[in-house]
Amino acid sequence: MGRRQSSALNAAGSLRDRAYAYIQRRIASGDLKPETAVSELVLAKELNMSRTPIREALNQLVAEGLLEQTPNRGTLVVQLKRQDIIELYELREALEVYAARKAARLPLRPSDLERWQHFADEIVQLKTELEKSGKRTLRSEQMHRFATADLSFHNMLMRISVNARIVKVVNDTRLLIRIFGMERPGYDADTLQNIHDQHAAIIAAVAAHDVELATQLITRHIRTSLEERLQAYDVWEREVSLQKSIPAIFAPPHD
Amino acid sequence: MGRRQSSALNAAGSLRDRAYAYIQRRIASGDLKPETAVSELVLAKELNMSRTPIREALNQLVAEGLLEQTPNRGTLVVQLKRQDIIELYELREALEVYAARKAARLPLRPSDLERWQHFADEIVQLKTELEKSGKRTLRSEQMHRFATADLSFHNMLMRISVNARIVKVVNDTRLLIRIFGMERPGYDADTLQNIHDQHAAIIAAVAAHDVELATQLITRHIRTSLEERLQAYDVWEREVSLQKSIPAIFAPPHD
DNA sequence: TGTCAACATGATGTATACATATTGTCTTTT
DNA sequence: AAAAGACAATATGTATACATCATGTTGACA
Repeated sequence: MGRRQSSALNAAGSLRDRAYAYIQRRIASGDLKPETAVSELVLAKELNMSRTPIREALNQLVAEGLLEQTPNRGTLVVQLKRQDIIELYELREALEVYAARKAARLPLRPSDLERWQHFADEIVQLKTELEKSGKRTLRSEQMHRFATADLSFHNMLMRISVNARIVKVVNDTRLLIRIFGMERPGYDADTLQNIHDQHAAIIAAVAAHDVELATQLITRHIRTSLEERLQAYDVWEREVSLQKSIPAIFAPPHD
Repeated sequence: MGRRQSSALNAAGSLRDRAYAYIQRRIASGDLKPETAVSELVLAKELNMSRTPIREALNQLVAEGLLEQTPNRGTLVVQLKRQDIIELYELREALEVYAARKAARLPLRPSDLERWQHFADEIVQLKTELEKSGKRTLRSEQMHRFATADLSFHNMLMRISVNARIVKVVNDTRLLIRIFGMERPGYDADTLQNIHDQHAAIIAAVAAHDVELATQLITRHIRTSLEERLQAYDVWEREVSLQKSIPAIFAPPHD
């Protein structure tokens, strides 16, 4: 033990990549909560590898903004504050508005348009499912499907405007929001319809080469999304502050 | 030798930071040219440290886009292509336009305005110096001062719009352009005046809260800059292709 | 009982040894 | 002489040992 486990079924190529995927998954799943310290040694033991690949994975996660490091002390999972959420959405707004304007000026390939429309329609399908199920809101697994469809829609917009660097920045931004955004409540049918309508309107404006309309629509879409996130954040923050104050009152002085 | 050199005059804190600064400087100075392979071992010997801090510095530079890595092969200094330059400027345009629009909507503190104006005026001062010197174009050292003043101007715009993340992305982008942008010829008096006028107009528009005018001006400013870079790039590319073809004709078949 | 120094502990930073993969070269073979 | 294969050189990937720093605990002393 200790040596390399020969060459069994190594899903991902390098240990570093495996470590990266593992840690990111732990963070995304909420297993590693914000403000939690992550130790190289502990992770190394968990994954049965040395500190080196762990260390490199952590460095990458720091570069991507998921972790924070204080020299000679420790590595913490970041805790997004209200202002961070605002800044991330502003960054997205700046880039997606630019992409929409550019896309609206470009000739649009029918195949691209078709795929784009498809991503928007998936949301309607979710709504239909929801109504048939008789429930009022989407379950967690369905919310995940929604997130995927939503991501695909926005990614398609970026792909049309063919700028790999912008796509990368937006994706990094979305990753941060997705991981650290507070749990949203499951959407109801009206919300889904609303989002689909916004997406459809954006597609139509871009297809019609109406630059100003597309700008207006995508701006409003993103700002609505921001408002929703902030609302979830405020609810969460209120809960946290309650949890912090109640035990201090009812708990025994010491133990 | 081999052990750590106790604790002499270590300018930067960690070896990793020293390595990072060293490598970046070598790249920025043109010492390490694009497409050049950089070896961990060689750098480690040059800096009299082990491969570990070098490796971490290289990883960071890869994350920032200055280096490219191919697994199990080597690490190369990137070579920006024409499309890369376009994409980088588009990214800047998206973000700076957003920043300008936001800044134009915000109340502007007089002290900020004053500093901003100051950065713009430094360019005029360079022009005055140039005219007094009797030369036609700026020397290399003066071009460096120009670059600093220009950077300060744009940074100020970003600072006013108070979004740390956007500032970071723009700065990373500018770093790439500055390092890998082909050498620009020294500016002449007219060019300096022109740039100053554009900066001054942008300040005025933002100060007057004229969102649309500010948008138009900053857009044009950045696109002009892009055109200039592309022109320099095309000249450089033509030279390179000449240098590649001439020796092949006149050089002896082998040696 | 309060304070402070010594120290145990566990973190990161760095050095180094070893494993493995790739490439160019040199030899061998045809 | 050309092609193929062995092999040296060198690259990165990983493991591990050691150094250093920060912190919380313990225990002696005022």
